[in-house]
Amino acid sequence: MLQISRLRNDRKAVLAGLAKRQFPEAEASIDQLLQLDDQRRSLQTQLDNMLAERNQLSKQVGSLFKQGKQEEANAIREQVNELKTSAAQTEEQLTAAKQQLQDLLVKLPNVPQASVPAGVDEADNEVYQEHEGELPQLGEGAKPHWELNEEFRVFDLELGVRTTGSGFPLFVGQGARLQRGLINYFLDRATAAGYTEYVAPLLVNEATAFGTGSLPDKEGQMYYVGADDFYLIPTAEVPLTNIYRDQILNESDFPIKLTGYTPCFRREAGSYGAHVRGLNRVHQFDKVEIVQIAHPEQSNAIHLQMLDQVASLLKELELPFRILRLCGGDLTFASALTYDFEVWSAAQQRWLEVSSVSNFETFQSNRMKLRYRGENGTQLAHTLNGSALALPRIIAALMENNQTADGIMLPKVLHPYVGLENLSRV
RNA sequence: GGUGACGUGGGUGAGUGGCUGAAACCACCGGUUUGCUAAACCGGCGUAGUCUUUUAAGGGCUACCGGGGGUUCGAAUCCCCCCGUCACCGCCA
Repeated sequence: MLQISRLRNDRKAVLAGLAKRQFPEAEASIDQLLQLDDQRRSLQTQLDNMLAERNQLSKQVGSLFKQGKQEEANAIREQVNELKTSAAQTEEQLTAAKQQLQDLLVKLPNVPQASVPAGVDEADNEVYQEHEGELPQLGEGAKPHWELNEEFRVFDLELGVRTTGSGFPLFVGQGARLQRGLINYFLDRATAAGYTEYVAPLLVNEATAFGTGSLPDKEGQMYYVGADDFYLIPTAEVPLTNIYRDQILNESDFPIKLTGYTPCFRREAGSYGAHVRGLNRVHQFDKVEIVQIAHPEQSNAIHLQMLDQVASLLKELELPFRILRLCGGDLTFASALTYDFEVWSAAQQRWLEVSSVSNFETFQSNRMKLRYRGENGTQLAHTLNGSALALPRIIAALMENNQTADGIMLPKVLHPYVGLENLSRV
C-alpha cells in the first residue's frame, strides 16, 4: 500500500512509475485519492473540534455538580447532547471517507524502481545476468521430466488425482528422498547465511494475508477455508513477514533474516494449457523461502546479497541459470523490483522460473505497520523475500539435465543429503 | 466443545465513573558523579491523526488501556458481543 503523502508530494514520479506497469487508471485514481484525503482531513478537524468542546463542557458539568449548581449543570448537559448528535453525523461521514480512501488505496500497485524496464509481459523482461558459457546439449532421445518419470517414478500425479485432484503430485521413494534432501540442503544453506529458521503455520488469517499484499489482490488465487476464515499460504513469505506486523523495531535490530520451509498452495486459476505438464505448474509444492526486514537505505544492497545466495545454490546444483529483471508489466502487485531466476531445461528447450527475489520497499510494511525508530522518528521498514528455492522445477531440471544411460546423476552437493549419487530406473 | 479466571505502555504491575494517556518499579536513552566497571543521583522515555508562518527545537487539539458496539454530560473503570491467554473437564494425533 502506498502512502498518501507520497502520492501528494511525489505525484509525478509515482505516475511515471505506474506507467511502466501498464496501469492506465493511475492518474484518475490518484486524483480521487487526494481529493478524498482532503475531505478526510477536513472532517477530522471538524470532528476533533466538536469532541474538544464536548470534553470541555463535560468537565464543567462535573465541577458544577460539586458546587451544587444543578441547574447550570443540566443546561450544559443539554448542550452536550446536541453536540453529540452533530458529532455522530460528522463521524459517520469521516468513517465513510476513510473507507473509500482505503478501498481505493489498496488497489494501487507498488511503484517500480527506476531500474525497472517498462513493458507489458515476460517478453519484455531484461536479462540481468546471462548464463556463462554454452548451454548444455543433450543427445538424441533426451526426454522431458514427465517422460523420464515413467522410468524413474520420482513423483506420481495420478495418485494425486486420487487423493485430491490434478496438480497435487505425490513424491515416491527416491523422489521423496530427493525432495527431503533438497529441503534440508536449502535450509542448511540459509541458516549458514544467517537466516533464522522458522516452522510457520500453513493457514493464516485475513489480516496476515492482507499484510503481505495477497489480499485483496490475489483473492481468487489462494485456497480459502471458509469454516474458520483461514487462507492456505501461497508462500512462506506470508507468515514469515507477518511475524513483524505491528512492530516498531530499533535500527540496531536490522537486518532481520528469516527462513522457512513450507508447502505452498496456489489455485492457479485460469492457467491451463501449454507449459503446465509434469511438475511445471502444480497446486501444492514445497519451497524454502528467505525473508529480510531491512533499513530502507540498505534494502537494495541486501537485495543483491539475496541474489548471490540464490545464485550460489544453483551453482552448487550445477544447473545453468540466468537472472532476469522483470519489466513493469510482469512485476507482481506488491513489488518494486523483482529478479527472477530461470533454470535451463535442456530437454524442454526452455527456461523455467525457479526463484523470484523481490524488494517491496515500504509497500508491505505500510500495510503491516512495520516500522523502526530512526533519526527522523518512526518510519516504515523495507521488506524483501526470495525463493531459495522452490522444489518442483529444480527436480524437473535435475532430471532433465542430468539424464544419462546409467540414470539421473545428482550433483555432488546433494550426495550427503539424499544418500544417493543418482536416481535409478524402477 | 463446556465451566471459571484474566486481557492496562517494551516488561512487571497500580488503577472500579470526572483531578488518569494512565502511579510505581524494571528496561532503554541523555547527563552528573566516577581510576575502569558498577552503584547512586538528575532528566527523558508510547502510537496515530489533525491543526499551527515552529526559523529550529516545538506547541495545541483528538483518538487509543485485546477488538467492536452500548449506557452516561463524562468510561481503562458499568453493560453486551467477539477474539485471545490460563486452569479444570470433555474429545483427540
